[in-house]
Amino acid sequence: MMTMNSKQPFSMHPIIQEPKYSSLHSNSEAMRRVCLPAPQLQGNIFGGFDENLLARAEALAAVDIVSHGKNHPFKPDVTYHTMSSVPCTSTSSTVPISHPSSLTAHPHHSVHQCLDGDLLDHISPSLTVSGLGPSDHSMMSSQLHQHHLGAMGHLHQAMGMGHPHSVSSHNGMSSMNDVESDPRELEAFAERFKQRRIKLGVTQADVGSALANLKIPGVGSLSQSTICRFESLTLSHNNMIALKPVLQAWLEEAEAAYREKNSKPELFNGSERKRKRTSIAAPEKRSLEAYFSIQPRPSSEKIAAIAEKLDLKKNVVRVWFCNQRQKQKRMKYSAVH
DNA sequence: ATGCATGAGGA
DNA sequence: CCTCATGCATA
Repeated sequence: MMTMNSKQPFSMHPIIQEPKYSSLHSNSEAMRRVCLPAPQLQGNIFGGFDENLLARAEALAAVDIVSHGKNHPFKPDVTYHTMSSVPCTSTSSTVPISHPSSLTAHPHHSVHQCLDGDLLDHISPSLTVSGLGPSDHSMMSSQLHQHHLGAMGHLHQAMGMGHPHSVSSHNGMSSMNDVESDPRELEAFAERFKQRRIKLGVTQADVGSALANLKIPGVGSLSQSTICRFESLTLSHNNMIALKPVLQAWLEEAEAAYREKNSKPELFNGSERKRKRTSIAAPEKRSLEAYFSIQPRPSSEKIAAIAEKLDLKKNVVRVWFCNQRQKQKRMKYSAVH
């Protein structure tokens, strides 16, 4: 044992990601892409444009700061995670940016503070552009088939699952399954779920831990956070679909048990690890947002530069961008309405 | 309810 | 390094 603290949950069905419909059907994947900022210019000619954008981003953030006249107290983070863990303690002091492997990198760099220049320098487009193509370009096509553990996918795992497109001729068992993923239906279910859960007098955390009692292969407990997000639809479409059957199963059992006034109190361990959460100050957050609006996926170098400029750890900045991208993809607002 | 973080899995 | 599903800590 040792790292058993957090169980290893499951994932969801691979089948739910069908490339068939790409826009009409609230295929969130496709939708998101449309929301991404326009692929900016084609390159050199407008190189200055980038510069302006970034400058504006900073200006925006800066203006805010000055106007308030005192929003730059001290180091915002510093409180990084505790000790025991260890992994990313590359910290700071000297040896800041450690360009991973691309030493060829920048021609004229000085990642120190001329971040303005540096940033723009790398922000070159290189996006395929292709004008107004269909919404799903190439940028993230690869992730369409990411997970495939399908632990809880016992519902469908029987099928040979050769490839997504092998269905069409004579499947005979797919239509009856649950692939009823209308965002509408999900929304309704989430709502119902919440109501009934409350009626049962069960908290989100209770539901989470109770899931383990269902003994569904591959399904363990979930956190209050996840249950909450499910109810508020702040999960990705796929995630929602994966969780629905499980929560539905729980709800049914819970109500059945409720009727027979039986209770199944089952708790599980309580961990005691302390993890410190970095708190990014408002001014810094504003800057990050400004950068994000211009370039949601900054290169490692840019991240380093931004990090230094805002006096945040590089990893913090990187994670912030990841989380920001993820938020952008959450169901509630990216799905068609 | 949400912000920042971790880890698995995939290029 | 990224995306994604999740979770701890916290506002």
